[in-house]
Amino acid sequence: MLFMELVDLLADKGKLRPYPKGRFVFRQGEKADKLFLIRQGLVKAYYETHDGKEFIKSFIPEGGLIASLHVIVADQPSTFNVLALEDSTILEVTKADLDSLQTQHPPLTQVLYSFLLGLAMKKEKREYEFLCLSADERYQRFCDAEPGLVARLSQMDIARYLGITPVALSRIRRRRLQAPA
Amino acid sequence: MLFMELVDLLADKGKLRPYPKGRFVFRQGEKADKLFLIRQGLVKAYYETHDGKEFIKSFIPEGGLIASLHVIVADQPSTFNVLALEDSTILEVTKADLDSLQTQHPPLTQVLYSFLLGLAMKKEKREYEFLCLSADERYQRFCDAEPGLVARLSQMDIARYLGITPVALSRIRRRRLQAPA
DNA sequence: CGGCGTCATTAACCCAGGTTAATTGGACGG
DNA sequence: CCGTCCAATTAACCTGGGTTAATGACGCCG
Repeated sequence: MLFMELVDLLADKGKLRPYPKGRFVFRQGEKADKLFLIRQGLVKAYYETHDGKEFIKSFIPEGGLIASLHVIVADQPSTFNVLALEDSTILEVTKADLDSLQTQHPPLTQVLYSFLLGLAMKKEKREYEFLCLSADERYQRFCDAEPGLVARLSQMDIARYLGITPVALSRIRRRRLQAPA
Repeated sequence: MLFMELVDLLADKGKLRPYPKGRFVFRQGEKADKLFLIRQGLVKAYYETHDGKEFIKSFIPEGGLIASLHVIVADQPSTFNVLALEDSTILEVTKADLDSLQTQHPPLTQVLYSFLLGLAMKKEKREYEFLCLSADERYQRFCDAEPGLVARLSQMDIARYLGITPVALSRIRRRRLQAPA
């Protein structure tokens, strides 16, 4: 399985670090040229606007992998924050270590390729949901697709992931309770 | 340059086909297990709902590359249509030919990796725009980023790409003309 | 125990965008 | 030159979601 391969390969190269709830993994504007493998816990990746508004890109639970493409590909600062929502432990591998591992261990390329493919597909799915679905439908789908995740999140964070305000989400939930038989 | 490498490699393996304006390259629900390289012209990739509404994923002009990830990765039918907006000529390579080329010619893997990386970044950008920006801001950005493309498109298609109706886009354009000095 | 901060809900009001439909204006073919 | 068709605009009306603010419901801590 993909995750275990990576873990085995990276376990000694990388550092395993604890992130208590509320700590940033990296911040918008920083160059975090590392790969982060979430071993335990839960983090959120989100954009923050100049006027303090928050828009959540994704939640990454244990088993997930994060990297800032802008940093990896062009040495540009990250465009988003990553914050621990629960006490988490994260395996960190620098891009340099990753590159050296990759030459020693060609199959790793295939693993990274798969990761990228998975990322592209996830983002396509999200594009579809924003283009074609109402906030209501996006909420239903999210609950169906990720019930375990939903249980661990605040309504605020769910709303900001769906692209609406907590107030609007609350209205949607109420409609949901009243309508069905 | 990426595109030329691919073209050179694929030119004899693939078939160069003309698509007159209005012809489908492939359709939602079909398995189009090919790579399509747009040599000339312009196509749009879009979702079509059961009730006939259209939501545009992207426009691909000459130089662009299209594939349905669902087909490539999991042999699932494509989730979207691709339609020629102008008379176009497209180089088509089957997945089988691509695989054989890839073993003969390892650097091709790097090219495909770059393509995937570019795709993931484009989709992240689009996610950002839907999450954080108003329709108005999305329109401004699209005009600034792709002036050449905007000139070749109908208002209808631009609107459906931005996730709004042509009526709403028309209002935005009017505001634009009235407001600035 | 009481005060405080935080999150969820609700209400009231506003606005952007959807919907429907009428109008305009080319482009095209007879 | 005159219909026809279709894209674009405009108007009128409606609705979903934003904004602000008030109210509960907890949980925490002094």
